[in-house]
Amino acid sequence: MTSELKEKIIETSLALFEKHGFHGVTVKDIVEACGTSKGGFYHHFQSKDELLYVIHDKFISYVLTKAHQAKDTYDTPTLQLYAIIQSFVKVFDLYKPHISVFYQESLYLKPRFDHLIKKKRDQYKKILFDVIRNGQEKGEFRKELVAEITGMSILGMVNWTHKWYKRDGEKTIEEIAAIFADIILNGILTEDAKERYHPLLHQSPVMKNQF
Amino acid sequence: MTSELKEKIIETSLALFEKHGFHGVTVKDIVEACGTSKGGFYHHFQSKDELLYVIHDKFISYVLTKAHQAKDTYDTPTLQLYAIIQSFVKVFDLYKPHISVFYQESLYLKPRFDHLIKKKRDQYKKILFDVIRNGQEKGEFRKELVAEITGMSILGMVNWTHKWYKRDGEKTIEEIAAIFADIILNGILTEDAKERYHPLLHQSPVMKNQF
DNA sequence: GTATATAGACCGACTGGTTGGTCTGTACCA
DNA sequence: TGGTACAGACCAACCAGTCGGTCTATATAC
Repeated sequence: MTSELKEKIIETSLALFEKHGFHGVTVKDIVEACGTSKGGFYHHFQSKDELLYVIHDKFISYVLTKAHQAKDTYDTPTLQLYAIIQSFVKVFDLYKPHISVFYQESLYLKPRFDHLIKKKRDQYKKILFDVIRNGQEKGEFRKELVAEITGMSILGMVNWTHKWYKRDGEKTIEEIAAIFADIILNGILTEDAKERYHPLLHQSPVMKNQF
Repeated sequence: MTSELKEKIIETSLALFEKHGFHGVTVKDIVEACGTSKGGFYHHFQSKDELLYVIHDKFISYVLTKAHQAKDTYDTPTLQLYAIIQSFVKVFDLYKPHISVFYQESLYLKPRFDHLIKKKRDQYKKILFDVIRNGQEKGEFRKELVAEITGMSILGMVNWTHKWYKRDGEKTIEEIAAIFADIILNGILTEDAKERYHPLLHQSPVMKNQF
């Protein structure tokens, strides 16, 4: 049923979008890369937007199905959550280009500014990774967690905040910070360190407002 | 030193970008909303790109400074990390519009597709939140962690993967998934549940490849 | 105190190139 | 014969950035 050309358009555009972002690729670019024409494109898609929708649907449908399966297969929340995380992470392996189109910063600044921005971000990452590695060396953080992945999980967890945080929401930013810190520290501290830093681990207001 | 108009342009464009995304706002839109002109705009900025850079620099400089402060102020990695997380989260309160410009999906699909996409994403969130709430009711997950925030922290942590995951990287997707699950489960499980689900908590390969 | 010079802030019509989408035509197939 | 799949010339709208010019304020000269 699904035409060969349609699949080829999706595949080709995916590669282009991943490189140059959705706004950095024109319909002309896509059809040229496919060896087809505007007519061919618009025969299969109502608009450039519909192409994007189709791409999104591929991976979102996958994780949704897997999440349902997880709930049906296991009968305790822990196992269900574990399975959901498994499939959720897996989707990045299966559909990375699809997902990149959506979450990638599709800004594509001129090299000069792009470079300046990247530099400061790298500095920040370095500090974070250093602290984590140092914590592992000193025996405060569990060594079996790869420092870089731990660091990235923190960056992701916190950066995602912009999607849902509202100033006049139910929780203050300090409470949110405390919960994040709670989850992360409980997640990565060694048993020894947990005892030592006990007050930090349960949303204590000890350091509240210090930063 | 900094001109009044320049500040006004930044402020106004921020509001527009937050609503319509960087690509959804033209320089004309900005100058009209400011009551200024193209000339006024290009007198203060070399390009639309430079405006974006200025916006980025505001918040990245803030977190960078705070991270340095954290390292200087505290002398153990745990306290340093705690302080870094505090300031990192806080920046979303101080500079949310700035950050949104960068991480927001600036795609702005036509309403029809936008709606379809949102629906499936909401379904996914619902499943995740349900599992977490259920886990709290059954005593497997710590009740003091707000379910919605916990859910969002998982979504963020995993979604961020697209930024750094490489198929031919050092770690397989299964290993990455195991580390994520490890951090999260150690972060949110009750002591009771941790004992019960012990094999899951330390990157055991028990369920590997099941999803 | 007044005329002149200079600089910086700002104006807005205009341009050159681009882009999503349309439309007519054609080749092929049932 | 009619319908589907595709080709590609064409168009109208758009948009970042330009450029000649104005207006105001301050400095300098006399």
